[in-house]
Amino acid sequence: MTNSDDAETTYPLRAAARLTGLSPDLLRAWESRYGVVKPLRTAGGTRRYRASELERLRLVKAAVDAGDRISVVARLDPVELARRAAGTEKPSQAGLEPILSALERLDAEGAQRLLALQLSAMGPVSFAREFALPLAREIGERWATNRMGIASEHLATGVLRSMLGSALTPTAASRLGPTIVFATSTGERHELGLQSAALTALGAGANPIYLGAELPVEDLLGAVANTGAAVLALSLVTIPSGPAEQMIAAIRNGLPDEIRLWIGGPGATEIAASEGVERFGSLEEFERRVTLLGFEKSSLP
Amino acid sequence: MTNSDDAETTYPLRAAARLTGLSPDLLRAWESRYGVVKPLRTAGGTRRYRASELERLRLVKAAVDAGDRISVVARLDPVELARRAAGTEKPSQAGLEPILSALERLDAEGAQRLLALQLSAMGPVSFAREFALPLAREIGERWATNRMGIASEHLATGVLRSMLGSALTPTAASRLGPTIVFATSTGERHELGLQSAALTALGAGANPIYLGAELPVEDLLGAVANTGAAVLALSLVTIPSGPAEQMIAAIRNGLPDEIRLWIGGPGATEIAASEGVERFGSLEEFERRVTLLGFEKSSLP
DNA sequence: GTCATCTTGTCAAGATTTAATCTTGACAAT
DNA sequence: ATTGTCAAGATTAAATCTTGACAAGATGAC
Repeated sequence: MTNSDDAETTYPLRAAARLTGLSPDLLRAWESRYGVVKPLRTAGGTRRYRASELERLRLVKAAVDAGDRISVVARLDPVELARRAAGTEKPSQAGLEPILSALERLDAEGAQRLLALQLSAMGPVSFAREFALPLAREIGERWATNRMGIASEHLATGVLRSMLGSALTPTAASRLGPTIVFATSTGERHELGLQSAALTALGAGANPIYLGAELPVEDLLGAVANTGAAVLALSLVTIPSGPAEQMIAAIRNGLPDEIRLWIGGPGATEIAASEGVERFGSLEEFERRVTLLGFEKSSLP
Repeated sequence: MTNSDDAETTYPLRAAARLTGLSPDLLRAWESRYGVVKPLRTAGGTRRYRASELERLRLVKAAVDAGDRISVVARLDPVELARRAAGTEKPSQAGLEPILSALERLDAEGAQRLLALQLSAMGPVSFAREFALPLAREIGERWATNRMGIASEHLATGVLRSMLGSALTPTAASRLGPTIVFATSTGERHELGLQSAALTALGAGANPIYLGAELPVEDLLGAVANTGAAVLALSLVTIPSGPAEQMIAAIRNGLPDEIRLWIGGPGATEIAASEGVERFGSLEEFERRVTLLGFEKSSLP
């Protein structure tokens, strides 16, 4: 009932300007000088942009931002246009750049749109592993070298955490698999890798219980007991290996023997091996281990 | 400071209608028949409502909703009016219990399922305001009295943060609204209220940029400048009011005059009023303010 | 290399259109 | 009698229109 007429919804100039990021003046200039788009006109003569034209304008802007000249790009057909805009618009396998640029501009809507596109294309598990984590790494690097502000980093962290968190919804079926509790201990605030691991576990048929960052040791042990988990998985990123080893020893000590303790993350390979603790250098390795677990524990308490 | 002219900001009829929940026709009828308010007029004769008049209209409406007759209530002074209006509060929410119990059992799947159900039933904005926040409050209380473990609190925080974060996806249309940057400053780690506020803003037609918790002042200012935001919205929960006031002063000082600074959260009402800073005691108040923002112009000619 | 020319984004002025608002008066349901 | 809503026709305020100009950078000729 919204629009039963054949009238598709159109947008006035000011809406087109805000939606494309181009100024009203520029929209008019591009139209009259280069014929980039040809919006409908009302009886009185004011412009009305169709959604398709807004999309085209976005592409043209992307191409121009990428260095093309408006006089050249203006007449291109959508296919060629998309190709030229690819540098700035389309997330390909190597397409971290457009997202990084949106983040730098603090363009929340743009960044989320690109990330969502990627997520839907790759599926949550590979998205986490092959896209979110490299993205986080790149952001960290740029931040460390002052090429990106911490505001961009916060925006990215929040968006990624939400997207991965939503994907982490356990299904009824996943309850059938072995339960794994995911957390980091006090002092360890990096969550992204932990979320990726939990997602990987979910994809491998386990039943992840994601408790997030900075849980005191005592509560960690209590949580494992309460849930009847078979495994406690921790992530190490920032904690120095000395304190980390102490913490792990304390946990192992308080944990019943039959419950496994797994350590992942960049810091995992730097701590010393010890009895009853398994360390993982990559998510692929972790994934194989989870799959194994499913076969090991055919009978649960 | 915000408006160097001495003219207070006023609002056109449609803004008054939306903010009070009264129809434009009714506003005119009440004015001409009972003189409930007497808005300013432009040179051309159109009405311009002052904030004080909007407040009065809200009270009058509350009194009428409570059963009083408009012809009687119309002339009352604010004090008596407030007394009469005080009969209309909304019912409380049930249905927290099952979720609390799932959280206590660390039943991630059950808790998420119940929450998702609630979210889909209420929609994101009221879910945040009328469900997630009360839930968080209850959890905090139980944790403080040792009736709930911190693991449950973490689980809940993570799930809620993801759910609200996903709902916080800006749409293309939201870009049309005024841009508001949401963040907390260093030391303030509570995010839930801030997310709820951002969701409220999104629902009220603004374009929220959610930067999350603990952003240093300097980066906050940079972010506002980069995004061309009209407003910087901060949340205060745990920071003592002394340091908070210093922090706010520092931010206000570094912020251009034309950019508004809004403070919300439980701590907002405890800090001293100061030039160029607006404080909000509730999300409803915040929502009204956001809606106003869309209508604001400097003032009368 | 230098200088004229082209390209491109922005601005201003004055006319016009669209979207809101105005008043008045009517009408139906308490 | 009170009260909310609606319609008609006039008016105002805010957007948008076109045209033309201008400046900063890019391009190209010499």
